[in-house]
Amino acid sequence: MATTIQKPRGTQDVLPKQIAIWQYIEQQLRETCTRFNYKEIRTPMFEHIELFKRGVGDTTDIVSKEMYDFFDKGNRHIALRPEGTASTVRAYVENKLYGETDIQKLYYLGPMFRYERAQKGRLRQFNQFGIEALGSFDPMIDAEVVALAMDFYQNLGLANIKLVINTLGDLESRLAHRQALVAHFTPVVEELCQDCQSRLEKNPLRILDCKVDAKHPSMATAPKIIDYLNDESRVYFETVLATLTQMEIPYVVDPTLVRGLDYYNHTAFEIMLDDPNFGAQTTLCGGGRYNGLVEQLGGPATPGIGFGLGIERLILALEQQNVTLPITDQLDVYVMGLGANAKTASAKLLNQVRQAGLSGEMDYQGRGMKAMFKAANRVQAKYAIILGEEELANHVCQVKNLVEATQETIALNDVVAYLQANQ
RNA sequence: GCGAUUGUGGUGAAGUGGUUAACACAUCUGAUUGUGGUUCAGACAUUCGAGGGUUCGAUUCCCUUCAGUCGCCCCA
Repeated sequence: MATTIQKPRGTQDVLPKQIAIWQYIEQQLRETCTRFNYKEIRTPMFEHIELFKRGVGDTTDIVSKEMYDFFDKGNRHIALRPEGTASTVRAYVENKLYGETDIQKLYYLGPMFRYERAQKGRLRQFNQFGIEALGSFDPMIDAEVVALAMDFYQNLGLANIKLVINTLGDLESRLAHRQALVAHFTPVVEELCQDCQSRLEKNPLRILDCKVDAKHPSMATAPKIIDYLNDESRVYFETVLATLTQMEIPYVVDPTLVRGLDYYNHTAFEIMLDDPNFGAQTTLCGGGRYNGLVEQLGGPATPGIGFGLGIERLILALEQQNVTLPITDQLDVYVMGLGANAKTASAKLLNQVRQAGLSGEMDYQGRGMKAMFKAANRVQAKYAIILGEEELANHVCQVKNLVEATQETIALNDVVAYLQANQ
C-alpha cells in the first residue's frame, strides 16, 4: 500500500457524520441574518498582505506572527485571510458600496487562516461567521450587532453564555488614557514581563490584558478607560448599555477587556462560554466598533461595527453543553429487489420514487434479504419496499412500514402516491 | 514559536525485547430455501503513525519526523 498522506497540521475534515450539524448552523445563521436584514458578501480567501498589515495592524499577533503568507508566481505577496473585517471593508471601498445607500449591513461565512500551534478550539484553518454594519454611528446599531449574536446562540439552545462588554473610547479619550497608562507603568516597567515591556511603547492598553502580570500590584490601580472618556464617548457607551438593557440582554462590563486588533474603538465585546470545564478557548465571539478603518483603507470616513464568531468553537461548546440540535437523518424508503429481474425493476421503482421528491436507497452489495433489512435500519428508512419475482409478475410490491412493522401489498403504479400519502 | 504528553485493526482500547498481538463494539457471513433492530456460531491487524539506528531478534530500547491532546502566548 502506498504511504498515506495526512492533512496539514491544524486543519480538519468535516465528515458526513458531522455535516448535518454544520448545515444546520449555517442555515440558522442565514435565517438570523434575514431577520436582522444583513446581506451576504463573499470575498476572496486570499488578499494582498498589505491589506491586513494596514487594516488589522502591523503590531498585532495576528499579522506579526500568525499570517499564512506566500509569494505567488507573479511574485505578489499574498496572505490567506486571518479574519473577515479587513476583506469586507476592502470590498466595500473597492466596489463603492457607500454610494448605494448610507448604511450597509453585511455578513460573511467561510474559512480563515492563522498560522498557530493548534490545540482544541484553535486551528490553522477555521470557519468564521461575521457581520459588519458600515455607515452608522448610532448606539442602537451597536446594540443590534450584539443582539444578533445573542439571538443566534439562544435560538440554538446554547446556555451558559456570558456577554462581556467594554468601551475603548474615541481617539481623544484613548490618547488621554494611553498617556496615563504609560505614566502609571513606566516606574514599574522592570517588574513586568518581557511582552509587557514592549507593549508599553507599542500598545500599553494590552498590558491590562496580560495574564502573566495579572497579579502585579500596579494592575489593580491602573487607570481605567472609563475615567478618561470624554463626554461624547461616555454618553455613547451608556446609551449602548441602556439599549441592551431595554432589549433584556444581560451583560457584564469588564474594564480590562481589550481586543487584539488595532482597529477597534468605542464598543468592544466578547461572548464567552461560562463553563469552567471547557478548556482554554472560551471566547465564542468577539467584535467591536472600528470607526476610521474605512478611511484607513482608502474609503470615505465611515463608521463601522461588527463581530466574528467561530463555528468550530461553537460546535465544541454545543457538544460540551450537551445541546441537541433538531437534526433528523432519515430516508423515506429502502427498495429491495429479489432476483435478477426484480432487482432491475426495483432500480426503476427507486428512480421513480426519487423523481417524485422522496429519498430512497437500494442495495448495491448483493446482500441477502435479511442483510437488506439491516441496511434499511441503518439508514433509518421509514419504509421498505419488497419486490420479488412473484410481485413483479403481478405488478405489485410489499410496502412495509419499518417503524410500525406493518405491511401492505400495493400496486406498482400506486406506490409513489401511497408513500406520499403516508408521509 | 516554547514546554509536557500521546500515537496498536473501522472504533474504543490490553500487551510483551523472541515461535499464534488480548478483549469489547462495529462490519460481514450463517442458524434450512423471501422479512429487520434480540440471541448463538464463525470471519475480520504478515502488523503495532512514518523513516532510520541498536540487537541474533523490536510493536516493545534510541534518534528523527509527522500528527493529536494539554499548558504558555494569543485569539474564533
